[in-house]
Amino acid sequence: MGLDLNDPRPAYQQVADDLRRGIKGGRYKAGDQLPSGRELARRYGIAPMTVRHALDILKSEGLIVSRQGRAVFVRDTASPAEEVETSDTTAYDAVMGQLQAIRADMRQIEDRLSRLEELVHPNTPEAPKRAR
Amino acid sequence: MGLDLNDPRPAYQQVADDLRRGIKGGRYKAGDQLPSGRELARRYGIAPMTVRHALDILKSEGLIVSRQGRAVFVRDTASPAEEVETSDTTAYDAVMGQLQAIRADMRQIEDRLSRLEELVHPNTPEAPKRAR
DNA sequence: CTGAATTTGTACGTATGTATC
DNA sequence: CGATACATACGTACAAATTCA
Repeated sequence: MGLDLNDPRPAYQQVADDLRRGIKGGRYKAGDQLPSGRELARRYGIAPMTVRHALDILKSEGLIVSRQGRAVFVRDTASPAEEVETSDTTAYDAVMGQLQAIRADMRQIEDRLSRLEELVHPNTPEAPKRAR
Repeated sequence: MGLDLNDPRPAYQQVADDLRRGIKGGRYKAGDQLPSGRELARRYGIAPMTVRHALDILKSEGLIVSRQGRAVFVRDTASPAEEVETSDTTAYDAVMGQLQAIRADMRQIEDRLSRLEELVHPNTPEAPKRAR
C-alpha cells in the first residue's frame, strides 16, 4: 500500500522498485496490464505525476510499454538472467548475460524490420545475409 | 531559441533533439557544462519542468550527467574524466556502462520501429492479451 | 564557519490533448 | 458520444548539494 516513510530514497524510486519486484517476481506477468495510474497513485498514496515518473523509469528499462488510451503492459521480454549472488556470479557471466539479451533483442528488431521492408518493397531478390 | 510550432512532436522531444544535435555536432563538447535549467527554459520559451524532462532523456541515453548543485555536463566518448580517484570506475563498470548505452540506443530504435509499424498496420499492440 | 545564492532533484496540483473502448 | 486512461505542459514549493563571499 503506502510507502516506507523511513526509506530515505525518493518515492518514485520506491514505487519503481516495488513494481519491478512485482514484475520480476511474477506478480505481474508478460502481457498483463498494470493498474491504472490513478489506481496506483491511490494505492501508494502519492500524486499521479509521481507514479508517472516511476513508470517512466520502468519504461526506460524496457520492462513495460504503455499504450495511450489503453493501459500499461508488462513487456514480453526474454526471461531475465537469474540473479545469483556474488559468490558464483562472475563479472564475466554478468557481461555475457547482457550480451545475450542484447542479441536476442536485436534478432527481434531485425525480424520486425524485415517484415516492414517486405511491405515497402515487396520484391527483394536476395535475402539479406544475417549472421546467426 | 524558440521551438518550431509546426513540428507536431512534443516540446520535450524537440528540446532533447536540439541538445543532442548540439552535443553530437560539437556545439557542446565533452566535459562542457550545459546552460542551467532556467536558462534553457528561457531560451526555448518553455517551462523548467519540460526542460527537465528533455534532460532526463539525454541522461538515460548516457549523453550527459548532472551534478546536484553544480550543473549538467556533457559526458560522451570514453572520457570518464573527472573523479576517477576512488578507483570505483573499474573495467567492469566501464563495460557495463557501454552495454547500458547500447540498450538505450536499441530502445530508441524500437520506439521508431513501433511508430512505423503503427503507420503501416494500425492497431497491433505488442501484447493485447485480454486480462482474464 | 556561516550563510546566501545558484543549481539540480523531488513532489504536488492542475489543465488540456489524444487515443481507445 | 461519453467514459476511461495515458501524454504533454505549466506552475509552484521545497529539499539537497555546491560554491563563494
